[in-house]
Amino acid sequence: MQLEKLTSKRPSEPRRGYGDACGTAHGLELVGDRWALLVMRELMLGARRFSDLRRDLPGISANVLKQRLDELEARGLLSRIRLPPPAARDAYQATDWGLEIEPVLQTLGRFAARSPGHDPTLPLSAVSLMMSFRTMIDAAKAEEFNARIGVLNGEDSFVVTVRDRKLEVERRPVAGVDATVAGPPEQIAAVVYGGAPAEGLAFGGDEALARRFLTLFTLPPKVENRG
Amino acid sequence: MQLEKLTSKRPSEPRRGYGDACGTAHGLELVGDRWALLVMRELMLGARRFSDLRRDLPGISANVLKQRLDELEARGLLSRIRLPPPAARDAYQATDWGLEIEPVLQTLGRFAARSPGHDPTLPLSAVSLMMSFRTMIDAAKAEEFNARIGVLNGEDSFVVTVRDRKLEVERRPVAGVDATVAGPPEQIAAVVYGGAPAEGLAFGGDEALARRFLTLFTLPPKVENRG
DNA sequence: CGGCATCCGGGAAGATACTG
DNA sequence: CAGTATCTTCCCGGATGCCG
Repeated sequence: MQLEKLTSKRPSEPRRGYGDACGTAHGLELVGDRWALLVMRELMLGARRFSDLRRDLPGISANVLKQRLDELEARGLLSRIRLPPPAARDAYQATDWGLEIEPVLQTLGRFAARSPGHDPTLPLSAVSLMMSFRTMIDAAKAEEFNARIGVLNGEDSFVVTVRDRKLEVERRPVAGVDATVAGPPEQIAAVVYGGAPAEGLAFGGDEALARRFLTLFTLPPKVENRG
Repeated sequence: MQLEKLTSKRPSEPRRGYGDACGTAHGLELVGDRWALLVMRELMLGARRFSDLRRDLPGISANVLKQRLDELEARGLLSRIRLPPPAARDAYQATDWGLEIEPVLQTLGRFAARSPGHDPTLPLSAVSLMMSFRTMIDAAKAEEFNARIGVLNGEDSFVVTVRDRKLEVERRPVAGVDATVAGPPEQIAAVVYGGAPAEGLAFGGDEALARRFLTLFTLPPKVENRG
């Protein structure tokens, strides 16, 4: 019977919402789709191009990425921008409101870091490493540490400023820093969080300072096997 | 050709993980499935039975609920318990670690409360209302407020204690409270967050106190239409 | 009747190949 | 490089039925 199903949007709507006035439920409608939160994560330190996102989100397919970007744009969490003329290509950037998702990333990451099932040997994007620094900075250990460290991950470079027990990250060329550390994100993470020897990393400037920087972070304790 | 697909777990694994060492990504593997976070929300104030969850999660189907419960149990976020003999039936309760998901619910809810697309007229579970109290308590407004309020939502009853600008919630029969307020969660929310008149609610004990209690909460401001 | 197990249809996610 | 087109696989949601 009913032929009237072509233009009807209803059949796709029941999938969408939770029909729940709770703010958390609405949050899931905004960023609860698969990959959505990780796309937002990659935008936390500045605009990124389509290919950047594909590279740093291991396993996402082009059509799903496009779909997430369109949805997140429609919901107001990111906007499409045109990069300055030299490289006239589109990029995606979090809106002011979109940037406010960061505490969600942090609390979720902190919660999951306690999981016995967490596998730290998987690939790690440069942004993820920087975000983990922001999340896991140990105020006690950073007490007497004031410095500006450059971090180089392949093509990505960041400047991390630690001052007054707080940590800031900027995505920009390394300049005016006290020391630098270079290496793949996975390897730096292995040193910082896994206690691996720092010998595989490349240092510049005040090497002792850079090595000390790598000790400022503490993971929350794992849950015991019977929680 | 390949008949060997029965015991193979490979076809379901690529869907599962994100192949990403980032804690946030692992968090999504833990609670990123549809409904999972809302199931955890319903357990934040104590154990619940299968039918309770079905009732308070509008629209979830029995098989999906069962699947989520099994997965969350396997991941260590909740455990199955047997209720005391009088009502010898199973119930589900968050583990100690599972309870730590609350900050994620709060930050996500606070983020989403700023969304222009949030519809506060949808159904609201009793637990959601209590969680919103915990999240949206306004320290400034609660400055001089110290009291114990009973909240009755149909079959559910809670005791909310406000002291020293902090708020605690217990799921238990109303006893030893200074005042009570009764009504459907949606209606209480409309009064607290929507400025609706409190005339539809039923009060007990010190009514003025209960009415003042309903003014202690503040939603974050909405984002403007162009963020 | 509450707590599930099973079957089915539709739609979202994933892989691959192709195009401007 | 930034998508689009197509096809396959899998998950979600609804209905039904078993079973204590």
